[in-house]
Amino acid sequence: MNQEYETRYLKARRAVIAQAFRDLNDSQQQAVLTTEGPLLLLAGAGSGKTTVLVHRIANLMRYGSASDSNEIPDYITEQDVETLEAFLQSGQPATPDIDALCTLHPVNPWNIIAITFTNKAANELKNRLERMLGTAALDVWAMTFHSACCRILRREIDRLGYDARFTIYDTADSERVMKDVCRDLHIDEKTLAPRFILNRISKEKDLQRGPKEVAESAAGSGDYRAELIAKAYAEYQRRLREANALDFDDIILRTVELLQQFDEVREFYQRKFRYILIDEYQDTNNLQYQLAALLAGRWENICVVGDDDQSIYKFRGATIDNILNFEHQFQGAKVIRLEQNYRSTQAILDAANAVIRNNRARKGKKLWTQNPAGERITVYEAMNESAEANFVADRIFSLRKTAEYKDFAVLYRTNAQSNAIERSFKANGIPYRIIGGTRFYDRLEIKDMTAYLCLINNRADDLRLLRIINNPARGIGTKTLEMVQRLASARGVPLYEIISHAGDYPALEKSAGKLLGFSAIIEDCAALLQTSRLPDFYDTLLIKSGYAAMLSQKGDIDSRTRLENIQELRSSLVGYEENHPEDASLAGFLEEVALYTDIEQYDKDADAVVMMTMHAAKGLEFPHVFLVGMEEGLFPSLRCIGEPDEMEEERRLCYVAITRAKQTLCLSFADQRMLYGHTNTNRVSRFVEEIPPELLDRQGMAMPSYMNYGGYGTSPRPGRTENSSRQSWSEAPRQSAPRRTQPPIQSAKAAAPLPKLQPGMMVEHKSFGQGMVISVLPMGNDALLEIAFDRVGTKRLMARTAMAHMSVL
DNA sequence: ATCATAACGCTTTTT
DNA sequence: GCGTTATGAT
Repeated sequence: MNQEYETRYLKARRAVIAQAFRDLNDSQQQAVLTTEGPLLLLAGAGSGKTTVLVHRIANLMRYGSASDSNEIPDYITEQDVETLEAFLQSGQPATPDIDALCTLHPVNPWNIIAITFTNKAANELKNRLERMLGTAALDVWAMTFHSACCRILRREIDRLGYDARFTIYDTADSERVMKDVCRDLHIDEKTLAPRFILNRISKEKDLQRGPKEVAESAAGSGDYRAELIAKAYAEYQRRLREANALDFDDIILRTVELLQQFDEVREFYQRKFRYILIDEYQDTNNLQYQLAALLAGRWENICVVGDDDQSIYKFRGATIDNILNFEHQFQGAKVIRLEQNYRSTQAILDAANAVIRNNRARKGKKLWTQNPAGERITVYEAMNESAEANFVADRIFSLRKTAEYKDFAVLYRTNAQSNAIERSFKANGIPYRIIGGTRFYDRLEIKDMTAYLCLINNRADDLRLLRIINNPARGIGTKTLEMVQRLASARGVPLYEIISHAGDYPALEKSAGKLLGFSAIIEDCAALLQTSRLPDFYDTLLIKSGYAAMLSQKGDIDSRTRLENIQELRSSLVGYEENHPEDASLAGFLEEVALYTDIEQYDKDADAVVMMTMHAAKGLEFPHVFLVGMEEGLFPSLRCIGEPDEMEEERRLCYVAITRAKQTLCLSFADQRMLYGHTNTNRVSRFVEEIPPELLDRQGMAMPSYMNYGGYGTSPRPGRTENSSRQSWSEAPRQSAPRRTQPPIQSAKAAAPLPKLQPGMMVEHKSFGQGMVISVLPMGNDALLEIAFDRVGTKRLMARTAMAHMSVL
């Protein structure tokens, strides 16, 4: 082929590939077609970055490096070039024949790794890949940093002297270990909190400094605390290794060590991962950068996606430097900005841009959209936090003409703020669910049952053994255990080793029977693993351990939920087995449990308002968003005031929160707020003031209050009403699932005067159904009603709020 | 071993 | 103000 044809071929090839991705905008397309070499994608909020990631992988698998290379396969003829050009003229969709002419070294799915931070993001990626590319996409490594590392470790960690069936310790487990370490080393928890030590260890691990290095630098410093921390670090690490356990940091750290120390391991994975994609790059820490750099060492085809304006996890070791330095760390890196937003209205984007503009440490980026201007942003000033909560409830009712409950999200800075909102939602019959707080796998009974599973999987797991050896009670007391511990540490073996041979030790004469009984339970169940399926094995464990029996004997409501929860754990075992038909194993399941946090997907479809922290909302979007508690001292939090760097992180959090909204955004604050038992008076948040006034629609206290409530009354008085309502809404058990079948609640409240309610009257509430008024207690210009509903029992409601959703029969 | 009382915290927390 | 946890008494 002559040069002219070669040029024409390359041009046509690029055009064909670009046509396959014509649904994307120009910069998105560039991001998909730039396959070779390091690439930094600065992807603003709502700019379709997941779409880009998915299409990028599709391009790699379908066309290989063709869109970004001048290499021409030998077999291409002049005839082929003309075929391609004719095809481009025709405007037809591509056929396999055409694609074949445009493909260059197509990439096998198993040569691609896409790393995310959350399981949620990884799952979404997997699903979208499968939808687009079919089952071939399942061979792409689309997973979190931690699960990718675990997968590598299970194959290679024996080189570091660990057993491949290592256990994962979560934060709570680590804390338990550190507490024990502190006790044994006589470290006073008040001068040096275990949490603080763990934090420091985490930082050291991020810098790849082991106990030795830390001890050396502490030794010279004369810093007593630093020396203690070094000692605690060494002991902590010793115990983890003894128990064949890794904490979250170790999972990454050990992988990095393997790749650094063993040439053949590094070469294997470098060769394997020809293309590397990393999401949320602004949230990576040093260790994760090291990992990425090691994996990308051979091909340097590394594409990272991030947004410096959305970096909100610095407090956990994430360093924005990774994104700011990317171009230095990877020579010849290209940068592509994705700035078109497909999510929000212009007003919302303007507000977000106005806020983030006040930060100095930025790469600089301005979001724009073709979406309509939308409504102005509502700012509501409430008297106190319950008035704020009632306002949110009211606004949800009035927007419900055009939206479902699940279209709303209430975001707050701290979990503690959810209480006031929750109370108001319960009182108004608004279904809701709270994301965050206690995770399923953090519950007592689940931790107990997984402790059994962990011990069966890894007999060296002393931590889990101590948790369950006398739970349920087996008459194995502290004295016996002390003796076992002494014997074990003298011999340098795990506790279980002593327990399973209790008969050999005269010192354990009295309790040998009980100890052997325990080890018999473990061994019997473990034997079952060879022959039975996991759920059946679990059923036996429930019986043999006596755990289920213990709960059903108690019989109170609490124990009932616990029984249900341990059954729920069985369901996850069944689910796990279904997802891993080839390689289901106890170790694999436990890994999933340890690394898996979101159970949100459980009732994703439930029509309920979502409540969560602003941090948890990252990556999500909702038509209508409330940001509550927009007050100085709360958001931005007190600790950031006077700390410029932390204030910038706080502002980024605000930016993240604002950009979650698609259609409407409502900011609210309270003049007085009760939090942690104190009432505070706060000024409105600076973030609200940073938004140009013309974008805002101010409501609430600033104007006479009768204007806000359809022509009557004021909002409830602070203090009294709130106190009187506090004790009344306790009937719903905590963490109860939201009502699934909620009767539709219509329209806003009518602007009618308060009808005179009297005990004995029958009412119909739109959420609670029929009920009888039991008592009416006047309160300021409102009243507290006590109503016995047929379906949901007795509730106390404030008349003014309740009458909007209720009629007298 | 089990219950009661005191004491302590209390941003955010993808893993 | 509230919920969890550590410690001591029975």
